[in-house]
Amino acid sequence: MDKYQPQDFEGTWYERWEENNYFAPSGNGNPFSIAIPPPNVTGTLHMGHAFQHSLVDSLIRFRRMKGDNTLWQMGTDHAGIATQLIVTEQLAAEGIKPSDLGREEFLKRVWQWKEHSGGTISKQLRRLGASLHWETERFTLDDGLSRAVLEVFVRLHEEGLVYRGKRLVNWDPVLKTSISDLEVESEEEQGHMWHLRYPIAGESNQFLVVATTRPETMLGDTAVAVHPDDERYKSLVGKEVLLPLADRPITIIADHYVDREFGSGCVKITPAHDFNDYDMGKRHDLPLINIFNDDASVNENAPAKYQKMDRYEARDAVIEDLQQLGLIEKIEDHTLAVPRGEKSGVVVEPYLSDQWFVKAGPLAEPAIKAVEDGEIEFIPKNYENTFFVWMRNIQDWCISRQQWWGHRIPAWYDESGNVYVARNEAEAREKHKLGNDTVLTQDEDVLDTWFSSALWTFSTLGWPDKTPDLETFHSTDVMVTGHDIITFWVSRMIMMTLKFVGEVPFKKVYVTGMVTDADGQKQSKSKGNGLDPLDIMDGISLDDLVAKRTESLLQPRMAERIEKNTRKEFPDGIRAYGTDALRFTFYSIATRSRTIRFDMNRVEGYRNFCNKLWNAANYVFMKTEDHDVSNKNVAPDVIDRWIVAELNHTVDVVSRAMETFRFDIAAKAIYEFIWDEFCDWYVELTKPILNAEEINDQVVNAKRFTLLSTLEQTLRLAHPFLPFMTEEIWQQIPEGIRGPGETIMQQNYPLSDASLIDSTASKDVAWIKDVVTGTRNIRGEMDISQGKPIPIIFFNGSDEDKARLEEHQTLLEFLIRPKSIESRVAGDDKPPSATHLVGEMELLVPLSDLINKEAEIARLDKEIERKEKEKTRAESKLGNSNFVDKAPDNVVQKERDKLADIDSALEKLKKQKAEISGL
RNA sequence: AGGAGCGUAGCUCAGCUGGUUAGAGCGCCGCCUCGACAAGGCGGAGGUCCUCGGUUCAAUUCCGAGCGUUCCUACCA
Repeated sequence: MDKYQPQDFEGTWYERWEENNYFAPSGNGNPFSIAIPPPNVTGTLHMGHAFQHSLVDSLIRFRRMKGDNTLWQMGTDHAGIATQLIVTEQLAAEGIKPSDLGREEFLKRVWQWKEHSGGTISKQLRRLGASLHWETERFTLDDGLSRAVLEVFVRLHEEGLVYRGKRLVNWDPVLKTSISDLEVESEEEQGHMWHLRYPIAGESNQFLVVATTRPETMLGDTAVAVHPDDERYKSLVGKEVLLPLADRPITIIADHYVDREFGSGCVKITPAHDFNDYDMGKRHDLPLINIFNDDASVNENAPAKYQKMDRYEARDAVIEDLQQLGLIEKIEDHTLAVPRGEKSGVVVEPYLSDQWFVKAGPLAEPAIKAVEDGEIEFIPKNYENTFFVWMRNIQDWCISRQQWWGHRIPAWYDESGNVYVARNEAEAREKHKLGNDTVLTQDEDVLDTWFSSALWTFSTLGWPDKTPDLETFHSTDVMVTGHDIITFWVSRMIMMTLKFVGEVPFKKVYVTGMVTDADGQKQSKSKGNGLDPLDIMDGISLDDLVAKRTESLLQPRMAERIEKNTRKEFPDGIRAYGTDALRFTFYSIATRSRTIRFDMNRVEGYRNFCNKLWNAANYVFMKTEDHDVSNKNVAPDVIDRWIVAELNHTVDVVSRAMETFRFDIAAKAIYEFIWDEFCDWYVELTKPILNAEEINDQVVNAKRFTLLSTLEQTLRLAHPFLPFMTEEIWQQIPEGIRGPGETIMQQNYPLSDASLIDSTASKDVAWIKDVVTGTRNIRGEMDISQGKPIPIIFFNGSDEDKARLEEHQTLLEFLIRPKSIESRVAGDDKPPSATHLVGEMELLVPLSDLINKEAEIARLDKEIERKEKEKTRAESKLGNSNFVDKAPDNVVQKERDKLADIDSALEKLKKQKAEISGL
């Protein structure tokens, strides 16, 4: 075998798996299904995706090997706003506006774009090794899913759960569409607080002072509010102020919403441009004056002077004019949370418009109940609170978007503006008995992408038809997703699926932590701290990484800082670590923590681990090639029985960890078994036998058999986590050991077997390890190199110790490289020595010019001190009558045994020290 | 403001239903080119488990308060 170079085999194995259709459900066994959270067609794989999909792939591969009928359903969503934005930008580069093309032509362009560029994410998923069922891949805008969307919309409308209304919604003035609350991100920014004087009508030189962070909205004010119990203003309630610039009288109202302590205690009320004011406007029946066009320029409802100005131009003009009039009391610096559209980054405007909504309340109730009753279980459980809080305060969901790319709303209007909802125009006419003379035009808007995503688990399986797939694979078993998606998507899937399928979309929701950069910062394009998982698998030069992070930034001024940070963090770029190493890193960091700092050092560590396994396999093949590796019914020796038991134990730990989604525990168990037990001990322990020629072939072949079969089982055990290298190595295992299968993917997962537990073997090996480590410790601390042979005396050992020495002498000689090993008993000559205790037995390395007397005394002192500390603790516990009376007997007994052991050890150590000191 | 999480070795993190000599990886310090592996081997150092209380025979672990930190939700105009 060559050096470990993952890029040599990772790509080709994936192709072969896919060509051979290994990802398809087997058709046998218990159904186990997971629906992929649909990535955007526009999207590229980020670290969060790579993380989550790695976890899912291990679950899927684990279950497939367990014999389940396994489906990992692939699909993407159309990402309405994001995709339309990208294509619009491309057209802009050609000097074309979407309106030049018209709806039909524009959509053709989007589809073209999707065919050409939509596949990035699929390539990345393949590179990650994701064993998705590609053959049934779905897309939210394909015919089947569109049919499901229509069906759901129409049925909800028939039940009054979808309605149309004029409401204040979050409006993106660049994209010119409504967006949902969840697509708005508020960040604190520096701004100002302007204190404005509003003249009181009929009272010269009397003013009410209002404070605002958005002075331009004053043009749409329809009231000023004070607290009803505020003595300062009580007498003014019901009177009017004269709104400056607009020269309109507006009333002074009283409302408990007003905070008397804040600012002047007076608030300007602009019901058409603020959510709180909107509510207050409803309570007081205030008029709504909308002063903006859909691009946030000032409209004809404002004084002529400001019309057509952009909102920020208007702000400057308003301030200047008020200043001229002496109506600015003061201007203060102020930090405020500015809401920005997630996609465009522009400040979002509360905007009055006609929209479609889902009435969420009635749908939420069964969803809450499903989680309360445990039909759906969140892991970790505390995320259920997030879900409950959101669901119990759920607001109606604005589902219409003023876009072209998406599911067009199935509603038609006649010339008088009456609305007809149906699956198509013909049905609308039939349903409402409309003749052909009635002109119908379809609603121009499309549905929120999440509306179609909410139907994901069942629409992908063929609903509304009752397909065999739907029957077999729904409800799905697990949904793996980030906590930020619980409200967006998870909750909506639960609502819609219960409503239309009558069962939960999934039985378990595994909520992953969020992958951040090394400083705990959320990774984002704008911060330039994001990592592309492909760059970790395939490597990237520093310059390319810098270029990638600084291209097409929304805020180009960040480029310099991003470059500096990148050059500092990755001075040599990123090396190609391979998929297996990256995946193993993901499993290892998949703890219950909410944020997960991604540390490149760990990837390197796990790449080294892959290298270790690779080289161990190399050793196994070297030692077994061209030999008869059949078992020949020779009983395995104690070392072989030990490694089999260790492997068995690991299988047990890993299997249990997978049942509880503890990927970190599974990864740790595999890592420790392979490196600490198999490589560090077992492989070493095979060497004296496999290197020695005089031992009879049967024994050697038994050893070869265990070596190979243990490796083979280990590969199967690790395959869900390290899919590529395990396949590559497994293919080289002789068929006599691995069986005739074509791929490790379809082999059985190892089962743990209690009968393989072997306490004799584990005690024997523990003894060997103790003897070897003790000697190495003396060597290490005395700076005696491995090459220099030293004499060893086993002093005063039990019969068992003697038997073990006899049985394992060859092994010990190989591992310790002594000049000699001999057993002596009390009464025999006992030279002054460096000492290590193995239970009751003393392991002695006689003093010589190699061993420094002072160094040995220091070593003994350290050990004595350690034991004394333990002794003190044990004694104080046992000296406490409460402990002895109240603690369980086994705990007390354990403490007594411990104390006895310490005492015996201390006695020997002190005696040794005295003997040496006396020299 | 409300809610949630986190605080364990220099760094990144495990430690389940209380009893362990409190662990791992990386980093650090010694030694080692011995035929699987220097992307390695062997040995070692390093911790008031944030602070203060409480429950308990016993607290890193359970409870309360405080400090620090992160996130979510709602925002006072």
